[in-house]
Amino acid sequence: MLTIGETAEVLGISAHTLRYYEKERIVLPLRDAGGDRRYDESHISWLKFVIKLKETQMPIAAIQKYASLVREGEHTAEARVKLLAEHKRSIRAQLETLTAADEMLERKIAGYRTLIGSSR
Amino acid sequence: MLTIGETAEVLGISAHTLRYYEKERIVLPLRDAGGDRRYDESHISWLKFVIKLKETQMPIAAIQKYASLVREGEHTAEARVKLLAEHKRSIRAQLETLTAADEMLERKIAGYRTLIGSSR
DNA sequence: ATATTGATTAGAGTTTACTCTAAGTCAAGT
DNA sequence: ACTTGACTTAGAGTAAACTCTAATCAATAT
Repeated sequence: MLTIGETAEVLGISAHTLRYYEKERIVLPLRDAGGDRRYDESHISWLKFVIKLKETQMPIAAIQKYASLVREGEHTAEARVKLLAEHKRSIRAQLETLTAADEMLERKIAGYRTLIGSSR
Repeated sequence: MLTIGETAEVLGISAHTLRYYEKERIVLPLRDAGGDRRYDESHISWLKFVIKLKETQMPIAAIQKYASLVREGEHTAEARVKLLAEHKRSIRAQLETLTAADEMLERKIAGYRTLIGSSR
């Protein structure tokens, strides 16, 4: 059971952000006797998942939606898959955009290098 | 020579955004006799390039930096390559993140589908 | 005993990248 | 002559996602 500081450390995000995620109902940690937040293994792995979604440009609003489906229980499985499948399509689109840009930069950089090389 | 509206149309961005890019010195269009902005082929292809950088998460500040190097002339070629090469590394990192997330979602969705399938 | 450390809260402030508003000019069409 | 539509400006407003502040409290360290 980790404190907010330890959790922030482990995940590489700030305690501020963790409180913000709680305010947005993305993660609901436990509380200890003193009223301090406590994050267990399930919170940590959930947050790691959230961070993966974030890293792949899922907006907070969509993560909130997914989190609320998870809280609602088993019967939302279908809706969850729909949401994740749609995000997966967005990831595929991003992959294509990035691959195209990578190739474009490859060519552009090669062109510049020829230019620089020939001027020395 | 396109007007701001035509340019916006062609590029799929708003005229507002084009004025914003000008304010930020990312693109400096010509002006016609009436004082209206005019974009020629070189502006259009530059903006297409800028949009590619944007789509791959290059911040406006970095695009500004690159644009200023381009305006400074030939002798900044080395600095430009450095900037582009660094962005290329960022694209590679994004590709890895996205690929990992794609696989993770593939597994997660497969798991959910088994769950839903077995409950019907 | 006091000082530091790390936590708490509500709410304000920041950054990025637009996005829009208001007030106005100008050319073309009816 | 009038309306329409596209353009002009400076500057205000917005949305997303944090990020920080101030005041406070509780447990440890010296």
